[in-house]
Amino acid sequence: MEWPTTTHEGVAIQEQLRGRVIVADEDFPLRTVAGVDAGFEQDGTVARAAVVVLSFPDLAPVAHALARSPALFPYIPGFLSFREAPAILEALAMLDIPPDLLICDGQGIAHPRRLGIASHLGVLTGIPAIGCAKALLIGRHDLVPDERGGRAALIHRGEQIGYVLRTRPGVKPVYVSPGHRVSLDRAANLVMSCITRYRLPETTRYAHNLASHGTIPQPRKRP
DNA sequence: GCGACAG
DNA sequence: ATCTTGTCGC
Repeated sequence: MEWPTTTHEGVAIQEQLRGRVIVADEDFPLRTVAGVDAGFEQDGTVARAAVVVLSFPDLAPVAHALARSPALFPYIPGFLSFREAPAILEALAMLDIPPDLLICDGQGIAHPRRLGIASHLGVLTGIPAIGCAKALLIGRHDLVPDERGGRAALIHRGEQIGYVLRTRPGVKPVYVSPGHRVSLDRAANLVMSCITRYRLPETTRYAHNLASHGTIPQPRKRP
């Protein structure tokens, strides 16, 4: 697989792959959900990608993989996948069995050319994917109800591209959008299914911890 | 031309 | 993303 060197080449690849993105509620087995994330070392020249597979809907870790590889593309809003996807694909390839669903730390179709990292990874792997970002890239939305599950449609150029979702009362919302093979509503509902007692889904939390601390935290002891 | 701008 | 201590609030 070839990766771009310039944003110009990047745009061409994104416009080419966007035609393969499927935004619809497809039928697929859902026994495992994977969180994917990336971290960096050496002044951002080396990427560390982590994938943690959880059973669904139990959300118990069942497998994981960690990959390190040189980061060849700089971080430029709108081109995140060219910086992180190479390492993430390596980590995914290390798994014995591919997960049924990917929840990525970034946007899905809520992207200028409708190909955020979740959609990009979804198309390249064929695995259903969802984008769950901590911040807005594009789009506008109304106020989000301050209650668990509260949501507001994310709109861009007159079309809905995702949901701004309040996973817990009193916290900043997350930006959820379909990556591949899932609908707008199912994307938001699935993210909520991965929420326990924190702002971010367990998938993202596990992957982030593995990528940055190299560890998989233990589930909280239930009172 | 002036802002906005995932991680 | 990453560099870093204490601090505010439930």
